Amino acid sequence: MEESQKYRKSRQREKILEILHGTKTHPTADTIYLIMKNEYHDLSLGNVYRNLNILVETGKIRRLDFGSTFNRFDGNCEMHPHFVCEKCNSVRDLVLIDNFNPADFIKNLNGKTVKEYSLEFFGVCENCR
Amino acid sequence: MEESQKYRKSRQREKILEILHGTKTHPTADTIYLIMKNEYHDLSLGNVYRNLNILVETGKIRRLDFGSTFNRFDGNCEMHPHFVCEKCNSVRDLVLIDNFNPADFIKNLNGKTVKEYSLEFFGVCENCR
DNA sequence: CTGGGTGCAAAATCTTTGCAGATCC
DNA sequence: GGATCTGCAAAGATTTTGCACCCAG
Repeated sequence: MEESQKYRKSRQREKILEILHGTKTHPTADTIYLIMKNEYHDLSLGNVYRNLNILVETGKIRRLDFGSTFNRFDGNCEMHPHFVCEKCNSVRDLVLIDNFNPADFIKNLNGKTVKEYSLEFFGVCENCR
Repeated sequence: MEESQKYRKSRQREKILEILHGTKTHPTADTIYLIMKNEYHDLSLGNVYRNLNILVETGKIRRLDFGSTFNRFDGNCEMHPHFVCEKCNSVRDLVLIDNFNPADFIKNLNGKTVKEYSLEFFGVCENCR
């Protein structure tokens, strides 16, 4: 009764989680697929997508979206901002000062209930200057 | 030499701009297409996309992206945050207090040059509570 | 006239899904 | 054994693009 009964354990799903926990590169579904393909030779991309969706649904990972045509995924579910470099397309984690709440800076939040927010920066990273 | 010589004037492109300036609903390409279809009966969706891309490129409009599978567009190019209601899917403009700069709250910006940022809130709007 | 603009249809890209067989508990 | 998981392939959804014709300057 602790864990969801909805999903069984799956070696491939755990591998995806392991990959996402072991990197800060915020890979796309396809990148994850290619990494796993070395080990799971008959892996299908559709299954990677299925498992990524399950992991997002169960709150184990986060889906990121930066205006590109594809999603990236993040094994770190804590809310944190990112920096996207327009030259090398890398995505880096940023760290906020403590107790930062962007809703404090909005004038017209009125009766809206904020559950989440996303804060993303775009520019040129230190390696690409 | 004032305006870009790259693009000629186009009635349809101007109509798109007019629609985006006249609404706060942040419509999708398809919505814009449907609105225009009343007036331009043989309009094609491809052409709406082409013109939206040109308008984004020339800085006349902004492309928005909220993790959905499709883009929305905004005629207001001033940087401003949005609120996305998870119930009615509406997208509202938010207003920041003066002189707010989110980069001031990041600990590890290091040598990165920020050109833009996006700040989006998700939750339930006042009409959907 | 010349080169951008357009509709049309096909293609491209990313993601989801139906199905039948394999696997886990 | 029954539900979940998987690969495969097809389908979906959104966006882009090649082409031939049209039109603005």
